[in-house]
Parts: sequence; structure tokens; C-alpha cells
Amino acid sequence: MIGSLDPDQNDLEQRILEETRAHGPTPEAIDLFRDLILSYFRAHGRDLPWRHTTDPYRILVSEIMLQQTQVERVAVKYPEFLEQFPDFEGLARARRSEVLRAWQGMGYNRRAIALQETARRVTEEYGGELPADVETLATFPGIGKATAAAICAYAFNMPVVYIETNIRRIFIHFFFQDREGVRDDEILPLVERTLYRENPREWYSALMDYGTVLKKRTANPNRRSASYSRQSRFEGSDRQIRGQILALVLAEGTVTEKEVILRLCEEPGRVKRILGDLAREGFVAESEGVYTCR
DNA sequence: ATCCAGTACA
DNA sequence: TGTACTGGAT
Repeated sequence: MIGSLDPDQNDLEQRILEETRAHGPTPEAIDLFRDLILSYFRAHGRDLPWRHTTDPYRILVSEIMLQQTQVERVAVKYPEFLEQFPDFEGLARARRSEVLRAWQGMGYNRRAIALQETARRVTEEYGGELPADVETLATFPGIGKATAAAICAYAFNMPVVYIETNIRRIFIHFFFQDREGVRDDEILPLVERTLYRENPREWYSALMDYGTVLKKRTANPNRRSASYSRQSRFEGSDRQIRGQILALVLAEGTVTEKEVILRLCEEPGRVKRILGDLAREGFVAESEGVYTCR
């Protein structure tokens, strides 16, 4: 049963909360915390497609997909995408329109362009081998500090220290119980101290799963993060229009600006502007008033 | 309404 | 430091 803790895990959680509340992140609290996260994972860890591989390409694809997209949706797209684009070379030489088509439904379509660009650079500049260090990985488009570190943990089992939303939620819950405005630079030393160095890959998988159950049981602790901010409305946004235009181009193959304006029922000036944005960002190419996606 | 294994750019 | 980016689930 997802979202439930065994009685002994529930007990562990209470002891950690009491210990940190009374004395802060003591060595004892750190030990109990590590026990809890690992015992939960070993009893209830999720069986996810990207946990059956350590292939750097496959880990990269999973991490890019998982940026701001729910696990359940990625779990559906991921195997399909890998079947169509099985390795760096296959993705590098694919048509952009095919990559975007395969990405449809995931959102944040620019990730697909960035991922293909990364695949091309890996094949052309790195002999088809994904570099195994955080600094180099962060030079690729669409790969920032968090994704670079995650790749190092999952593909290369390196003891990296990083923060993303599940990690943030867990550490705020356990170690910053009565705090507001918790900054990431306050959390990072605790990520470092708690890291299970015997197996970073298992440790970070375990953190992801505990973060997920915690979300189900508590008011989101991330609202007490300094980096928390609400996101803007989607309905009626440029983002929505962008998605609609791209879907139209992918469906039709080629469209004129006039056709796009006609089909969208939006302010013509707005549609023109967004179409221009999409062209600049490489989603579509314009030639003599006709837009296509190669 | 909220928010999801964030990144890039102003 | 703040904001745009996508779309679906709850």
C-alpha cells in the first residue's frame, strides 16, 4: 500500500522528530533518519522503469523527463521514447519533429530540444560517452545542477550532494520543524551529513520515495522553503498558446501564419508574437511565410 | 487551486 | 531574485 508506513517506521519517524525538535540534527538523529529512509525503501520502494538500468543515456532521458513532470506520466512515455530513440546516436540523428511528437503530452517541450542537442553534442564531442562529472554535465542544455548531480548518483553511483523538491520536503519536515523561509544552503549540509555513502544510488532513490509518501501525509513542507513560489495560471497563458501552436504544426506538417491565427481563435498579434518565439527557440522554422518543424 | 525528480534568462 | 515554460492529475 503506497503512502503507508509500517508501525516500526512510524515509530522511527516520531523518534526523529522528537530528537531533532529537542536537540537538533544530532548524530543519533542522523542515524535514525538514515535507518528510516532506507528501511522504508527496502520494504516499500517503487519499481520504476529507470531503476532497472544504469545506462547513462537512459538515466539522462529519465531525469530530463522527470523535471517538473509527475512520475506516473513519465513512466508511460519513457519506455516508448526509448524504443524509438534507443541511444545517443539514434536521438542525435532523429528529426526534430519526431522527437517533439514523441514528447507530446509531457509538457515543457523545450526539454525535448535540449535533450536532442545534448545527444548531438555527446556523439560529436564526447565520442558517444556521457561525461561522468557534475561540472561537465551542467554545460549541456537543459542540465542544471540538480539534474547533473542526479545523473551522477543514478548512472555512476557517485556520492554527490544536491537538492530537489523531494529532498527539500523531507529535510524541512524532519530538521526544520518550526521554521519558515528555509534556504537551500541551510539544507545542503544536512544532505551531505546524512548521505549513505555505501550506495548513493540506493540512497537517492530512497529519498525520492520517502518524499512522495511524505507529500501524501502532510501539508507540503516545501511551502516553508525560501525558494517556494506559486506558479502562474496556465489557462489563457502564453504557455497554453505555445502548446496549441506546436501541436498544430506537428499535426499539419506545414502551416502559414494565417492558418495558425485562424485555427487558434486568439488575438492575431499575440499568435504572431508567440509563433516568432517558437521559431527563435528552434521549435519551428519559417520560410517565405510558411512554418514547418523539421 | 496546486504542483510535479528544474532550467534558463531577465 | 523573479518569472516563463507545458499539461495533466487530484
